[in-house]
Amino acid sequence: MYSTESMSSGHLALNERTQHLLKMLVERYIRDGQPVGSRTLARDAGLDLSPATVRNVMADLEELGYLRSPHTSAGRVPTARGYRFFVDALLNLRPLDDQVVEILRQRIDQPVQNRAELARLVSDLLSGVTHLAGVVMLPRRNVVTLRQVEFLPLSENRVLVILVLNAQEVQNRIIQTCRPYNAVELQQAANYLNAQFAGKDIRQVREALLRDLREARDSLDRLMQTVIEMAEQTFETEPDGDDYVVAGQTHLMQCADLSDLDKLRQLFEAFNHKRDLLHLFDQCLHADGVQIFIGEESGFVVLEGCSVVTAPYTVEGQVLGVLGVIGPTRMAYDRVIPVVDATARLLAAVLNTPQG
Amino acid sequence: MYSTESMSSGHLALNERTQHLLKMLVERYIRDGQPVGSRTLARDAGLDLSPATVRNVMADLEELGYLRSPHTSAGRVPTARGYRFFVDALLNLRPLDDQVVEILRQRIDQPVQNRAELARLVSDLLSGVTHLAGVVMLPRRNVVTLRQVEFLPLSENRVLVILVLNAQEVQNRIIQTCRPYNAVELQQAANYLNAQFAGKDIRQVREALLRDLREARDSLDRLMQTVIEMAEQTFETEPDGDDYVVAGQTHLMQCADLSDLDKLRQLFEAFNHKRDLLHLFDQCLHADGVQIFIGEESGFVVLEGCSVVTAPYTVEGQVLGVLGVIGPTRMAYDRVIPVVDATARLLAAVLNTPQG
DNA sequence: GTTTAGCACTCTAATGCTGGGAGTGCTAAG
DNA sequence: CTTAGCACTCCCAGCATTAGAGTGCTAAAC
Repeated sequence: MYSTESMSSGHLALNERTQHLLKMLVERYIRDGQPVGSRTLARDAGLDLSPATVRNVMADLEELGYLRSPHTSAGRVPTARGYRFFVDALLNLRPLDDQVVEILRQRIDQPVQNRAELARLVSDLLSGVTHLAGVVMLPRRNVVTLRQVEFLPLSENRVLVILVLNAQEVQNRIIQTCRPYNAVELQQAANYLNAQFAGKDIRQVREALLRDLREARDSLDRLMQTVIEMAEQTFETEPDGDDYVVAGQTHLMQCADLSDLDKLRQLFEAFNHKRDLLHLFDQCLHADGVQIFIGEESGFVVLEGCSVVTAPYTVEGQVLGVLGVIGPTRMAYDRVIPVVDATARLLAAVLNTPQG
Repeated sequence: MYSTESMSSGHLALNERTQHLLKMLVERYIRDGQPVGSRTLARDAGLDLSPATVRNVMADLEELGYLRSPHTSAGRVPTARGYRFFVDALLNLRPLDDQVVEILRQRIDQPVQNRAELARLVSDLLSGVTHLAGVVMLPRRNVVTLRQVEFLPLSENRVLVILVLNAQEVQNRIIQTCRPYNAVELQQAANYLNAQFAGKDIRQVREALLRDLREARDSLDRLMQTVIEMAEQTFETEPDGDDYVVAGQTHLMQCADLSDLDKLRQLFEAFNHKRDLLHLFDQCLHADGVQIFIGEESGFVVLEGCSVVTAPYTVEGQVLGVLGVIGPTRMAYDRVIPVVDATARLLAAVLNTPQG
């Protein structure tokens, strides 16, 4: 099922009634977005308590840091800590309707040209279903297996390299060569590389080649010279690493909570300067199941007032990437969490089904 | 020099002084963003006129539709029509400093992997320099010249096609085949296609192939069969058409003019649902020089309150695409126009210099 | 000991009123 | 044609007022 990161400090024991009231309060606040007062809560809780009693409980909860008042006479709202407890201990998740899952599956399982397009598709989906910003981080490609390499002469000193990596990823790059190579030489070089290294990790390829180069610097025949020059440039720069795709940022503009224009701007800037967010998502790579960051728990100031719900997705048992949503702290966790979870599973399923 | 679209209706003759006052007013409003009153304008204009006189002139200009008052006693602001006249007849452009141009050139003339990356680079640049949203529309590829085609067998029934198009564009696509082909067959097919069609327009290729197919349906030898099946799938779908890249949308959040959250949201949505904007940019393709759309002149409701400044860029004399910026109507046209113009020229220059 | 009712208190948000400032339009004089 | 003067309009900021919501505390009830 879903596992949510529980804080290391643990939560103090709260008696049943207090927990129930806290739960009601958070749910209510998530629904309405208004601070919840003692009268309202007393009425809603279904516990047949007077507002005064509820007030006492709320005062305790405030003391403990789960709630706060925006000002003296304005009900209470959950703090980050309150949300955390809610998510960890109080939330009951409604698993998704099978029908809904089926719809998600169909929308994910569509033919795409490349992983970026798939990521776009899935983040659109997430954003559409949750009305939050959907994020899909593309696979960190720690393990890049070379399947095939080909060289095509383009002009005098330019060679097009085609790398087929992993399952079905294709990459092009154009390299400059010191001297012109003809098609036959290139073909031979490619043959050699494919024979030697297909199925190996790309870094191993690089290292192996460097070793060979050192060993046999002078005694190289013409073929090997070609191979080495090609290979050096081909594997020189890491294939440009991981990246992510965001969709539905505009949903964030609708959340009353985030309507401070300047904060919103910073948030959008953050989406563009990908680095920082990547770092956050990195942390989720090796957790399993849904993870939830509330407010600044992410250690990322711009996300004050936002929560991030993520889940990693796996291919052949290996965690490949992370997807999730970003929205106001006051989001409908009971819906969002199952959606993120299901989407991750479905994406994994699609990626695990070799098509073709 | 720069040419700006002049309205078909033409502008009524305004005497020199009136024009000068209008110019001053627009410039002032662009600077401060505050409605300009008669006193201020009288002081600024350097014409030694009393506020009362200025008032009369302003009243005339309002009558003619160049100005309007937000409310009874609050100075005047330019209308779309006012901006139009300003841009067409009053604006004196400061050509860019050579140094600035040099900086732009350096930032544009960088090695990139593909046209999308180049577009991103340039739109970032535009957005950075103007503090507006930069837009670069990628080439409409009416003329796609096939330079080279290669086939790589991937698995049983899947073949990777590499198309080298135009100058140095590379495209991959993976096709499903009816029966397995081995490397030799594919090589032969590629050789045939390259020999026959390299340098031809991709549509011609398609047509020629279809003709051949019809002519010789039965008498096909094995090579031709391979060629035909490959080619059919390869050239089946048009390479996915044009597209564009936007950068620096967040700048729009800073313009006080566009701070209505909901309007801003719609604008951002528009950036995502590319269709509409594409249509707008299409119109600019065949104009030469800088074009300016003010407010709803674009025929695009979401752009109310926004202006769009564009310029096409050409390669080998052929218009390939359009770039520009989108920002509040109240933008510094005298700076923005030269920047857009220069950027288009520089981009063209880069694209015209075959590197390698 | 827990729960409750009552009450005084606080704070917000909405409302209405006020005066000052900025700017206009009009008119009549220069 | 230009200008000074003046009445007028409108916005805005500040202030007081009010109603409403919610709190904390205390003392009584269970």
